[in-house]
Amino acid sequence: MSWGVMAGQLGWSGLIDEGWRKGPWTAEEDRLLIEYVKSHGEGRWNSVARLAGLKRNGKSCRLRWVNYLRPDLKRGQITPHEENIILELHARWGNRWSTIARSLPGRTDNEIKNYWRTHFKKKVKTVPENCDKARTRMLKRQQFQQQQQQKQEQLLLQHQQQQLLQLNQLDMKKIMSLLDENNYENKVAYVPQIRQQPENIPINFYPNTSSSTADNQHEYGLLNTVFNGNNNGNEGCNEENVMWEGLWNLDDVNGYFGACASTKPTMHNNLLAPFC
DNA sequence: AAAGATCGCAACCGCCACGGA
DNA sequence: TTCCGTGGCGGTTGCGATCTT
Repeated sequence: MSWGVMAGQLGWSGLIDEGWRKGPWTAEEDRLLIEYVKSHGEGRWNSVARLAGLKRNGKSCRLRWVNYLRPDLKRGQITPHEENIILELHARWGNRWSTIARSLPGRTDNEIKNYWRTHFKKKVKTVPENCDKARTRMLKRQQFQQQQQQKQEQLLLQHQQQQLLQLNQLDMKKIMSLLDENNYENKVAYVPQIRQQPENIPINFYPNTSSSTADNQHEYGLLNTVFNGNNNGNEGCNEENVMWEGLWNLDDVNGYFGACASTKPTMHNNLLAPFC
């Protein structure tokens, strides 16, 4: 039974709070809202009541549109592939449903939130909370995984430092050969300064320099990690930091941040561009 | 068959960030 | 700088459907 039918049958259509109707939407209300969005576009939700003749507040209209009426919504069950993405991203971001939803076109944050709650939350709960042995095992496993991750990061750091060193050596060789070519031995040579790394960005998070464009998931992932380096993912991080050492140019960064066209152009909201 | 438990999901609530006046 | 309107987000609720005992 649809909510609309239900509303009619159960008499919820009379549920009114401060002049606004509440409860399940009727087919007629849906039609009015769709018409409104067609002619006025999304946004300015508070004017829907006035312009569309709906007795719903702006929030309710927006929610109905975003979660149910939007034409690009994907109907049907969450696929195993989508489920994997949800699991992976939830492990990474926690309950940031809207962030996770951006990686699943056609799925809403509400849908994903509901899916998680019904399918996984209970499974997490089933870890016996009072079972010390199980908890200890879990902690040990977490510690082990952390150690492995640290080792990997160290390796990455070493690798990238080596690459930077090689690059610097190459530069020096080039400079020296230029000096030789131009017979500059009696003049003071210009020695390029190694730029100071921004304090808030660990060097191991930078991608290698082999590619001139940030066009693969690995690099996007690394770029994400840069932004994930602090607590909320946006403070202290900006394009300039990302472009540090010239590993990416402005176009790369702009390309990256433009990857999610439907989202606000803020750092925080573009963290998941690689999955778009 | 009936009662209770659980699931699924639309909708609401309260808080917060942002932008414009 | 402050205030206010607006939109977005995550948490929660409510209720029919379905499953289990």
